[in-house]
Amino acid sequence: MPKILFITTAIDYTNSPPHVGHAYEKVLADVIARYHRLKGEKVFFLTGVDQHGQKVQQSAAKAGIPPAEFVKGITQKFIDLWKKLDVKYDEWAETTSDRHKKVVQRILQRLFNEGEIYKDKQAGYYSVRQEQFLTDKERGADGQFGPEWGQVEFREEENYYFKLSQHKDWLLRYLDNRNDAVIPDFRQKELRNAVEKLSGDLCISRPKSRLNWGIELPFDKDFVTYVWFDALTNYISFAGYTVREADSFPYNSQPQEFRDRWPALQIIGKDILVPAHGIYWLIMLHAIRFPDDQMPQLLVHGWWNLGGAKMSKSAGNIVDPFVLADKYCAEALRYYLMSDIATGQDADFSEERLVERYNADLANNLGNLLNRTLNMIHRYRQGNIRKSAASRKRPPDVVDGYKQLLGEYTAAMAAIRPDVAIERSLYLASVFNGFIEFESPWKLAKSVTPEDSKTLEELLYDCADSLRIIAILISPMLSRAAHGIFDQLSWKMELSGKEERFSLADAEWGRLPDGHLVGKPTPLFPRIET
RNA sequence: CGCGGGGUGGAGCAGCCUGGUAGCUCGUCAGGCUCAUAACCUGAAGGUCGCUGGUUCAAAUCCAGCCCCCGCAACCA
Repeated sequence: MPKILFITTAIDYTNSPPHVGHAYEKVLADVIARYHRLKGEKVFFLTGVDQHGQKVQQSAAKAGIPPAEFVKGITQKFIDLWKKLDVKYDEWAETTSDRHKKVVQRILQRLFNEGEIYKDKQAGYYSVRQEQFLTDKERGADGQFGPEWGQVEFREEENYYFKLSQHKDWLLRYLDNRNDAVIPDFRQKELRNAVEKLSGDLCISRPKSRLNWGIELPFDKDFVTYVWFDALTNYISFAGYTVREADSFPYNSQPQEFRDRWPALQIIGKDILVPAHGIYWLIMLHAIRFPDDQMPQLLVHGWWNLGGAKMSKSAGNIVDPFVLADKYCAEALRYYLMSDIATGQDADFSEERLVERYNADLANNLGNLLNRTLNMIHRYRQGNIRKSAASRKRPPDVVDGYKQLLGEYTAAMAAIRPDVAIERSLYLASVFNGFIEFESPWKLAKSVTPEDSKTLEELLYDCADSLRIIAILISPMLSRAAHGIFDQLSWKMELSGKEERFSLADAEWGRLPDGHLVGKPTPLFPRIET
């Protein structure tokens, strides 16, 4: 039974168009997915959009169009962005789809039948403008609610609640028994601390009078389910999870399709670990009988800040990924997002920095190596490379150190550190740029001795071969660039544009055949002049 | 005593879990090369790794205390 690596991302809220933070998460997921495919593994990559809820309803009303139509427009922007950025997913989650609604409703019905969901009355101060109940935290220094809440009234409202707190002990035990439930480590610690403080149950409904853009509760037509069971459930509903009967669904009776995929590696931002994914989601899964060894692993990434400040809609300092991709190119944006942040940590987003890294690493180092290599092969050998039995001219670094370098690369990818993997890959280019300098092929070309001639051929071969290997290594992060390198090497042309063109198993020296004719050089990464 | 993150040459960062010559990119200075996208290569200057104490043969790394910065309602990765 082939096991499939299942990768999910948070589904994005269709209240406003994507910003660079959305792009980061999806590109990260895409890189992980591509890397595993590069290793020959099967991958199921799910991403999508969260389309229900209060904000969408409000924004749609403001725009004067039905929510379904409003959501369609924003959804398209996300789809367009993933296409532009080469984010290649296997399944697309839209929470308004029938497939999803059905799973959500059946899960709710079952939990209701089992007594895990109950109805209760909430009384308190309610902000009409913000459409939410206020707590003491919202009170100002004078004990009153500030003007930002508008009209505040006392209100009683009935809602449905999920018995969250009764699973608290289970969650603590689970976290104690598994030290990689959340990565990085410090996030698991943070979650553990938060769970300790958990008390009270989870309100999972809204009366339709207040919110109707959502999934109706199967056991009460006057309510829709509020965010949690709707949005979080996407991770299983779009992966083949099935509830055949409303009152019974042991994990083992799940379709093979689902069980081959699950559990997932779930990539989320640091803001939605606590409480949404780390508490609500894990407890929801436990409540519907997912065994402990079938709990997903949560990979929590950091944020791109802007000038040290949080990027947010209200601050108006969001960075538009469409603009960046158009201005520089998708590869430049992907490269920056993957190379200039340590997974899990925050980083500062800066266009200057993007340009700087692109020019230094891609244009000057890698792009230039490709260009000068192909140019010399054409100039000195009419485009043909010669493979000799024993190539002794490779830089010692590469002969002795390649295995280690490849090991560091795979370790970095396994640890989800694309920044390190990229650095290791491009280090090869740097070594060869230095090697070319050291061997001075332009001098060898002028020499008439057979020895120099042979040295030159070996050098040119190894440079071309290094480019082939580098292309494979960077292909998860920079797919288009990797294709560009292969195209210019005129290598595996029959697979041009296809992901199968690259395989980690080919990342070994000497795979280019004797007499191979390489293509003409064209600057792959034109320098960005500012 | 809330929770968590961070403080490393001029700038931005990695390293810390699994102690052992402080690494990367940019910038600066001085050379070199010319195949190449004014790209490339070599060398140099520049850091008592926030502070104090402890453990150790050895601490950026482990432990304790302290100082400073950031995030923790909602929008939001």
